[in-house]
Amino acid sequence: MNYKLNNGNICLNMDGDFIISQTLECGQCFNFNKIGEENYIVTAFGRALHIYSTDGSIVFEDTTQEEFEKIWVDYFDLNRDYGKIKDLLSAKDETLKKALEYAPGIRIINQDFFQCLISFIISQNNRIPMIKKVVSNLSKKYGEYIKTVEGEDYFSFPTPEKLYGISGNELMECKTGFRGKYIADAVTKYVDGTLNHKNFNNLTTKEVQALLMGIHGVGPKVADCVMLFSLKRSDAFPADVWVKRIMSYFYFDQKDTPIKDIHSFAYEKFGEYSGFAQQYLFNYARQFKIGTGKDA
DNA sequence: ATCCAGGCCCGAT
DNA sequence: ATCGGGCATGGA
Repeated sequence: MNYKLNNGNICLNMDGDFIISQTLECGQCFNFNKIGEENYIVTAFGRALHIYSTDGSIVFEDTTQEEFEKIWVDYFDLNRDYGKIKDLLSAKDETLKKALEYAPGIRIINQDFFQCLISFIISQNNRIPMIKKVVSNLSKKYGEYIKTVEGEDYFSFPTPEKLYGISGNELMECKTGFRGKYIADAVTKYVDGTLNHKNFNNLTTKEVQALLMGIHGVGPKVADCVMLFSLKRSDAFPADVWVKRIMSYFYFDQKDTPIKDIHSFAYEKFGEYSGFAQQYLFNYARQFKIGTGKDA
C-alpha cells in the first residue's frame, strides 16, 4: 500500500484492487451514502469519511494521516494483498474466476463489532435498501451528529450504552420490524458482558459462532457475517439465499442443496479464504440473479 | 394484489 | 434432528 498527502487529503494508489463502489455496495456494509460516481460518505467509528476516486487514485478527504492510519487502513483492509488472494482463488475454480473478474475491486471491510452485529441482525429477511434505512434511522435517533455534507446530515451509529435499556417495541419506531427485540437482546448481552468479543481471540470460528448464536435472533448466517466482516474470520462462509443458489447452481448440478452440505463443500474447496470467495460469489449471484430462473 | 427479502424462532413431527 | 408457518416492513 502506498499513499501520499496532498493538500490535506490522503491519496492512495491500489492498482485496481480497491474500487469504492464495489467494496461498499457488495452487501457487506450499510453505513454509506452515494453522492456521485465513485464518490461516497462512509460513517464508521464515529467519523464520516468522504472518499472518492479520481485519476486512478483514491482520495480520503477531511481526514488526517493519524486518523487514516488508525482507522481507515484497517477498515478497508489496506495492508492485505488482494492480488495474491485473487490469484489463489482464481486458480482454484472457473466460476470463482468469473466472479472475481466481474468485481475485482471488492475488499472485505473490517467493521466495528457492535455496529456489524446490529446491522446483520437487521439484515435477516430484509432487503439491502431497507437495511440501510433502518441503520440510518437508528443513527439519527440514537447516534451523535457528526457533520453535514452537501445538505445531508451524518450521524454516528449509536453506542451500545446509548441503546441499553431501550425496549424492542421502542426500537421498532426505527422500522426494525420484528427484529427490535433481537437488537434489544444483543445490546443487553453486549453491555452486561455476557458477550465479550475481546475474549474471542483464542477460540475457533465454530466456537465464536456458537457464542454469537447465544443472542436471541442471531443464527448461523448472521453469526458468520459478523465474524467475517468484523472479527477477521476469513474462514467464515455466510450462506444466505444467494450463496445457496449460486453454490447449488454451479457445484451441485443445479440441485437445491442444504446449507450444511454447501458449508462443508466450501470449506474443503476454499479453506481459510472461504469468506473472501463467498463475497465474490454472493455479489456475482446477486448481479446476475443466478439460480432464480431469471438468470441470463 | 400477492410475493419476497444477505433468517430465525418456535412448535410439531 | 428436521420441517414449515409466522414474522414487520416496503418495494416490485
